[in-house]
Amino acid sequence: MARNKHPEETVNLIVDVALRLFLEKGYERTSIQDIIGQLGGLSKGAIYHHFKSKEDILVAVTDRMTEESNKMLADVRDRAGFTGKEKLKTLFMESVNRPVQDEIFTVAPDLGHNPRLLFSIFRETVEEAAPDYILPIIRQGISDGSIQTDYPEELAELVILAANVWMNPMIFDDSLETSYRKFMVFRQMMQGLGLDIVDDELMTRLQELTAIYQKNR
Amino acid sequence: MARNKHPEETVNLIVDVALRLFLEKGYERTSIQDIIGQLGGLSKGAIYHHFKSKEDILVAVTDRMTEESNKMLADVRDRAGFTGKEKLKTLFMESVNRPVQDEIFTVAPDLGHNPRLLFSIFRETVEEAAPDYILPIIRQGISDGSIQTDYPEELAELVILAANVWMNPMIFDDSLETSYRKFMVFRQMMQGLGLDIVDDELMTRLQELTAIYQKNR
DNA sequence: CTTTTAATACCGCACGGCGGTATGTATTTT
DNA sequence: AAAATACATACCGCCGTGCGGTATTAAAAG
Repeated sequence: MARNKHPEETVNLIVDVALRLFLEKGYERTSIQDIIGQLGGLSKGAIYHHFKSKEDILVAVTDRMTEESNKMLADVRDRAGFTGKEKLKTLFMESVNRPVQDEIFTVAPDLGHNPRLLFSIFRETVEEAAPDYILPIIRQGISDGSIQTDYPEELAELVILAANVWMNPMIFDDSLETSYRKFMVFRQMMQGLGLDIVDDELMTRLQELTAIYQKNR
Repeated sequence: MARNKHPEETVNLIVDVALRLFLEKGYERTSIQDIIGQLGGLSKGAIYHHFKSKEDILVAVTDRMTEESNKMLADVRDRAGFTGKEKLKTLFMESVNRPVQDEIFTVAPDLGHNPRLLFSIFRETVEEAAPDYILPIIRQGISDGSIQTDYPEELAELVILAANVWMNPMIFDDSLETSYRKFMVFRQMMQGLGLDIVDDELMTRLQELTAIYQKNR
């Protein structure tokens, strides 16, 4: 195959294909050959020119999966004229109101059977989402008086882990009923932590979203 | 090697070796050959006679890792003369008071770099520990009036996940300070859920335990 | 505007090792 | 003595990866 004048396109192509395959068959059961097979003529050498290992591709795939969500998080974090608590609430509302999360949802990935990918997302959540997005919001909430806690870092981690992992329909294959119950417990937990940011409107949307996801199964 | 009249011993040996290697090098970087190498003369045939796959060995290893903990959980669960809430409290106290968790702690495993093993423990927690041990206790608490919730299943899951995963020093490489702060947030969360089962005595022991673990790093 | 040079994008094969299987054999159980 | 069990041995196909080579492009030199 001819050489591409814009190598980033090739990189993107590889990530596209890998993302789809990882979600469909799981990371471990997707071979480099499988990826090559959907690359349209590109070879093994091409892959290992752009990525140093299969693991390296996984990192890129995870970044791709979270980049949209992260953009939204950054946007809310940097908005002016909101208290920390309001931002936290907005953030949950937005994360639930995004248009049925692009292509990813069309395959209804089952991370519950994809250890490597799940682990990768877990890491991302703890090492990036929590400190880079949630924590600053909580800190602001502390200084503007809308949030009270002595442990902002740990609070940030716990909250986003509960939301991104425990309540993630891609990870836990919950029924609609179970999802609703989780939301209720989550709401109570948040209130217990002084964060009454889950209201009825959010609960309703949460259910609608779960229903949509369920249909794609 | 001569045939063993008590094959369970062979099975145990394989699990012993695999457990050690999985903790030391991680599941994925431990090859079947590596295991054979420490079996003292046993061969591949032996392994694949007793286990149908490498994955199958992982399951056995995970069971081994959790069996002691599960025994304790079952014991507390089945005790007479305690309210649900008291049992829950006892359970946390016991889990923290066990003698520096046998051999496992001697290698100070880092599950944060062991995706497969972490995933396996995660599954165990959700699919066995929560429904089989925590849930019955919460149910009892509801009927004896010591615990109030409309969502026992979800509460059980959240509580044990927070304790077994988020606060697990094998998974999160937290400093003593950070661990303490997590405990505080956890305590607050539990109180918010109507479960004030974390008292000062528990907090103290929690810290001592973390300190011991830290030393082994 | 050419020519040279160096860097990059990609090809394709070979290699070591991996998880797994098929088959054989000795020992134990029934 | 037959059947089942507990291993050993030999082997297979594939996988991730490294690498020598080549074509294309961009940058530097003339």
